[in-house]
Amino acid sequence: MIQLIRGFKDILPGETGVWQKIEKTAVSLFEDFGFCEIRLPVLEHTELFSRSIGKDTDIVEKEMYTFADRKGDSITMRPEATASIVRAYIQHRLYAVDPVQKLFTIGPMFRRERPQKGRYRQFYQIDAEVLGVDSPLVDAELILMLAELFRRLSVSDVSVHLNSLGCPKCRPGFTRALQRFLAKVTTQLCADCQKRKDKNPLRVLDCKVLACREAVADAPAMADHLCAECETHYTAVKDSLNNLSVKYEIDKRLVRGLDYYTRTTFEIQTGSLGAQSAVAGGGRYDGLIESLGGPAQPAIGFAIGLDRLAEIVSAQNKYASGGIDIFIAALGDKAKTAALEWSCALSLYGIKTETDYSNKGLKGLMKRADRLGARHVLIAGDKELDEGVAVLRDMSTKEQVPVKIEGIINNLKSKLTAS
RNA sequence: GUGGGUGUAGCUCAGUUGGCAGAGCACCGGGUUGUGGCCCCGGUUGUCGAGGGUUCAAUCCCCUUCACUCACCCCA
Repeated sequence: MIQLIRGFKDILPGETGVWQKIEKTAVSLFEDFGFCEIRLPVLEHTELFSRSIGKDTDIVEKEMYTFADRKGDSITMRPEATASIVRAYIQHRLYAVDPVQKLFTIGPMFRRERPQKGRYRQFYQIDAEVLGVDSPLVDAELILMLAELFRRLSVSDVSVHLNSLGCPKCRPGFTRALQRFLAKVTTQLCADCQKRKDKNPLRVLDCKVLACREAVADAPAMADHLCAECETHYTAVKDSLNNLSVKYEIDKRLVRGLDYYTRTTFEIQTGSLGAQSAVAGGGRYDGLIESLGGPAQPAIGFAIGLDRLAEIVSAQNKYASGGIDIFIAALGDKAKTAALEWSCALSLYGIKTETDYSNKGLKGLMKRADRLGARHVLIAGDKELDEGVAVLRDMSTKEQVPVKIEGIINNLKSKLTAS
């Protein structure tokens, strides 16, 4: 048997209802906030990601699906969406029409990690970005919109975590201060953190090893080393969130794994996904557009882990498919021919209809109708065809009424829409 | 990439100190010659994850491998 690739998965008929519900809710919410959909390719030049996400990040270093195409160009299956959105913004000069672009996209991303609960090699993200606005007010608006999505999906076990990562002006100073501190406690750090403290010292802050957590308990925090502009910006974000009654937690250790992030950083965390606590994450990336060759425009965005969200939503409540309106139980060849015609006519009219062309007896047909969740069953056999009257059964009340076969579609329409 | 746990019917899982492969649910049929759910009766379903080894005999023991899973790591 040929099986699917490790870390990939099928989303089966019973699960797609939840996915559709989430996507619908997100799209309608985002559109109400003025976002437009953008659809992007899954393959990009490798350079787009190494230059945006950062050469030394784990994603670029060891997780990307990168290969040479037939011409020898190095191409990569996108590990995230922001880089492609920025690329499109620059390439199509969307900023020339209006520097402010509010965009969202939904689709699969690819990272070759070890599969685990809530972590797949092909996973889906709902991604929203605001390009061209540096006001902290838009940061608050974006976080409110994200929190509202979770509220509309009745997901309660989540919290917003907030931090500021500073900017190229103040971060180097902080990094040096942090490294000075880490040098003092270096013997207490785990092996991974020994490496991190030189390469990416910020990451030491969110190490899960207990000894490391204790060692860095008194470490300097970025929030205390912000330059005046970043400080003002961060304060304004927090004030705005308070004004909007968005609940959040200050998380001085919140750090991002992608190099392009600046200033406002946030994550939606949940306790119901095992070790994968982040259901959504994002933040500002004020320097990215310019560094990829575009205009000097700031930006902020977030990505939601759709697989993870779907897992939470389906665990918390059920969006069961609602059954069908009518099942046509046709007995005999003549009746089945008629059933085909009726079934199509009703489906085209917007009534959820199903029938069965196999040679089952009435009992078997009734069982199938029951399994499909049919609210009504139309029984038509040779007897009914001869008499010109079929039988319509209401499955919950067991009530059966005659329906004239002449003009049966209209007869059924009025009977079904009346009840 | 590293470590632990698990792979037996469509699903959830028993089981054999090595000797014919099990249950519940589901499915199919009958009880009801043309009426579903509940009940009763009967039936179908297996490369015991894959490959190799030990043995008269392996689903069971040994080795290898693959997958799933949890954690590390990473992140959405």
